[in-house]
Amino acid sequence: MAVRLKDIAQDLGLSVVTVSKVLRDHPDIGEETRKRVLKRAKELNYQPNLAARSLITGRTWTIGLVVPDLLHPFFAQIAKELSAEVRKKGYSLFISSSDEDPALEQQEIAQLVARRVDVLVIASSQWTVEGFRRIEEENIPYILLDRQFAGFESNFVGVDDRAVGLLATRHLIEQGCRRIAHVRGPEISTAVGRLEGYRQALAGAQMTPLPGHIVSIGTSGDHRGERGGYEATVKLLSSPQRPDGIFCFNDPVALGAMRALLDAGLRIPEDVAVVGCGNLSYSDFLRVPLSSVDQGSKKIGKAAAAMALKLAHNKTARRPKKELIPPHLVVRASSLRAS
Amino acid sequence: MAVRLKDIAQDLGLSVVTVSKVLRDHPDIGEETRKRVLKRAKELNYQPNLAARSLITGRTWTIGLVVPDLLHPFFAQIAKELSAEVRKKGYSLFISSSDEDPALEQQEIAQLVARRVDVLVIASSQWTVEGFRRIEEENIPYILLDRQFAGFESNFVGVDDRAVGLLATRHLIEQGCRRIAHVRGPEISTAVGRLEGYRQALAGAQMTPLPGHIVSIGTSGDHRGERGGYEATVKLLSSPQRPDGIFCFNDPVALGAMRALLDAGLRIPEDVAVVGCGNLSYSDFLRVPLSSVDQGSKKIGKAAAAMALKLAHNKTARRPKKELIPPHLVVRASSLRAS
DNA sequence: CGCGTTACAGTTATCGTTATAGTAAGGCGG
DNA sequence: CCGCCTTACTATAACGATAACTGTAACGCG
Repeated sequence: MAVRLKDIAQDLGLSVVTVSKVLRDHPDIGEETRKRVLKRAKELNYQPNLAARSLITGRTWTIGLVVPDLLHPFFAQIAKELSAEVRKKGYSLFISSSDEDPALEQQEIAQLVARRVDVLVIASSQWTVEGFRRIEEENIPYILLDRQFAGFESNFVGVDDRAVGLLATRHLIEQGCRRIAHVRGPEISTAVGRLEGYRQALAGAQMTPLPGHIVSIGTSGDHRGERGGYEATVKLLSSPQRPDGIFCFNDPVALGAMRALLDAGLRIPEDVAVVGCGNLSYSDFLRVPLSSVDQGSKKIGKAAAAMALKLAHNKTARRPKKELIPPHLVVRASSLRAS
Repeated sequence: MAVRLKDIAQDLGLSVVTVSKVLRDHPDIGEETRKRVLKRAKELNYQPNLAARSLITGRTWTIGLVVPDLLHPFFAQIAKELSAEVRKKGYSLFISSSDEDPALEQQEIAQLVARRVDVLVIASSQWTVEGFRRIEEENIPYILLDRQFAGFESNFVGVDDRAVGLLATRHLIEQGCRRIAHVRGPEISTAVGRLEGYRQALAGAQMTPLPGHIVSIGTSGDHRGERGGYEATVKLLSSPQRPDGIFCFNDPVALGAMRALLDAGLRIPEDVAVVGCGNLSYSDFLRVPLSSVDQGSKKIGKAAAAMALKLAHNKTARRPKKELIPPHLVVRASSLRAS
């Protein structure tokens, strides 16, 4: 069925090893022989059996990616970029989506570890770091994506979340907002970082969050956060001092927030300005186009790919490296007040 | 480093083969031995080396998926569903995104073929079927997704595109539209099918497309179709008989169309009703929420997974099977006229 | 002329698993 | 007691490639 080294060798009256050497550009092969082998290999459309190669080299030329939700454009973008980048170097990418379920995530990691992927890239929805120790035991290098763990050393690529909060909040201040609220996300590093940035920006302007102006999206079934954003905003509006600006953890939350504001008869951005994070496509087509902090998911994907390729080649473990991508703000109507 | 069968065998004073048999639930093993092996395997957290297993069985327990654009929610949804379904049966999924580039797609297919995936699932952006013959030569079963090729027999899973066109157009007719235009997509089966459905629905109501009322989105750099939808609609509006309803090839095209309509000072749906296809998330948050035909991407993913698993097990080639998922219409404001 | 070097190719062992065939021990009927 | 089946396990040879080593000419140099 499939062509093997043996077939080429027999055709040309050479040994298997000689053919193998030619195809791997080994030096000690004569010009004549090399040409004959290459010609025949091409004719037969020879493709090496990667299972056999992996068996002896111990490398699989595969990389594993685990994300919480492939449907989320942020992760889809990263997956796409990562796949394209590593493909250029001959790697293929296993992708799996954990549905934000830590147990499922563990299973998928175990499966990829069993496949001996050369590198694992994980945007984890884990609460603890215990699972990562297991990967370390198997000596498989891995990279955490987007979400970090406090006090845990590891390779990491993600956006600078503090800068996200800073950018968004400073922008609202510049637009003249004086009572800026924050709808924060769950207890993961991204939400914590953005909250810190928010506080820092306020502090930089001699401001402080008003009581009740930091609300959290619940853990309602809707994991994208639209409903959470809606409900959190309803809560915000019942606060004694109504906010005139809201920085939302992400875009779906911001969409929910905007719906709540419009439902309450408020104008965006005149009464309340809104900024989200993620810069989802279609933001231009919304009822009120949404200002948003772009996380540079393409850059994150490229950076993760570069780091993964480096790890795949340096089998010797190095000190973990962190790479923070600077975010940038995309201003649209939802936060643009007449000056 | 990693635990091998040999390690377990030596620990228990058994042969490698016996251990292997236990772990594969082979019948001719004594109860006592079986227990001891399972216990030790668990203790050592044994994971079989899949490369070695593949080498001898010829199966890799992997499935390859190639899509034109992973960022497109339709394909992301399918990828996610496919991954989840096949993972349950112990398969892992290679995913790659071809960027709508036929040459790149060929490369990615070649790479997956070289990896001897058990099944290939392809949403192709190819113009010819030549590439698929190569896959057949390698005896790898494959499934076409979403896009078919006229006169070419193959396994296929996708939406019933004629039904898409029928549903959307009949709905516009029911809403009282009398001059229904269609912004069609490129020369691929999905666009052709939807166009046929559109014509059929009109014919069923003794109507016929007015001259100039079928326009095509160009092949502008923007492959999502927003710009194409905008420009096509501008063209439509200059037609002597202005349409009062537009069925758009997909949602991005519809977004472009709606922007063009609003820019021209027209009201949606009072002056012109709009229906798209794809039912993207966030449709609820648009300036005018968009009516859309849902393609049932989840069902497509599940159906593709089921078919792939079947193909992976029946090594004997069968007659190609086609599976058409029925679409359904989601009515929102963009097409809902007061009755 | 002998020795080392270079160019080229082949031999052998190995990766971890499974397919195939085989064997020892015990039971059972005749 | 013999032959013949079961039961439970083992020995050996693959699978297709690569790593590490071994030969063998031919050639240059002192």
